[in-house]
Amino acid sequence: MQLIAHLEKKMPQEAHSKTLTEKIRLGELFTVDCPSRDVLKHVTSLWGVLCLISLRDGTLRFSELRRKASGVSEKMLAQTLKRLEEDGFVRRFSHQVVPPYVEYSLTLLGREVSDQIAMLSDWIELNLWRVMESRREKGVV
Amino acid sequence: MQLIAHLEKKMPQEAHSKTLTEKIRLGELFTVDCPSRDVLKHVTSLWGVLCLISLRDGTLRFSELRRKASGVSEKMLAQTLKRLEEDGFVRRFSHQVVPPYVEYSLTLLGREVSDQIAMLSDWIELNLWRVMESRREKGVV
DNA sequence: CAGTATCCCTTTTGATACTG
DNA sequence: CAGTATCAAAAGGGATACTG
Repeated sequence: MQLIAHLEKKMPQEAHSKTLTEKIRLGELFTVDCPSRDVLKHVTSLWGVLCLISLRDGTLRFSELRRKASGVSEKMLAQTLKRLEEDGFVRRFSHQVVPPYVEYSLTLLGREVSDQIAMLSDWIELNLWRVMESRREKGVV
Repeated sequence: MQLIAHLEKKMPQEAHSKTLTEKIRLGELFTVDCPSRDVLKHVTSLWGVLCLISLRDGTLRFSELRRKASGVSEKMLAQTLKRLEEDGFVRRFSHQVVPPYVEYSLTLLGREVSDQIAMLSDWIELNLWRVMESRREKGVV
């Protein structure tokens, strides 16, 4: 489970009572430093999910994505797309014209994660009533 | 896509220039208010993933979970477990003894969602090298 | 159009101390 | 042991203005 290893990055290290190596020695941390967690964050973040799913239907321009992922700010959309592009999930193609014309589409890798994301979100939507039922039982608003 | 609708909750409403209804009228927001997004957040959050996956092997006590999900603070673990319990993913059983003895396990619903989470995280770990390769190409640290 | 830069507020998270 | 309460730090996210 490499994923767990990335916790290392999430741990405040200076202010901690035990040192990092001590924690590793104690078996409290896995030793492989691994960015799985970042990838998970990128693809399961609010706008990450929306971008990946919106792009499943085909290529979209920046402004088209903005409209599809209703409510996203330019800043967040740009940031999200940059991350997804760095991770190799999204392909960015800029036609070198004025005014700018930039297209975004899923790569093969992006298509694959978006399959996973779609499966998870589909499961959630399909089973949401069971969750809501549980919440009602427990008196959660 | 009900999931998208929940963006409504994510939008700061007081400080916004447009009112919420205006945004809806403009088609900038979907109208169905739906908590799918919360569920997604709960199950894909840092400690959410770790709890769900740790509990796949069987019942665990609070302190055992703390050790398994290395680095989690008591506060975060308690909060995560409470959410997962409310959502019906986790079952909490408190033996009424002193000192306290509380066990956590997955419900059927929790087992199902943890299958999805495991598939996603497995995909990520398996394909992480492809992501890293993409990052190296683009000069990302 | 497709962004970037800045400022500022909100939410999340962690460390610490305390309780039944 | 299994939490809760409190405070402080950090991250997330939006509005606005600006650029090529």
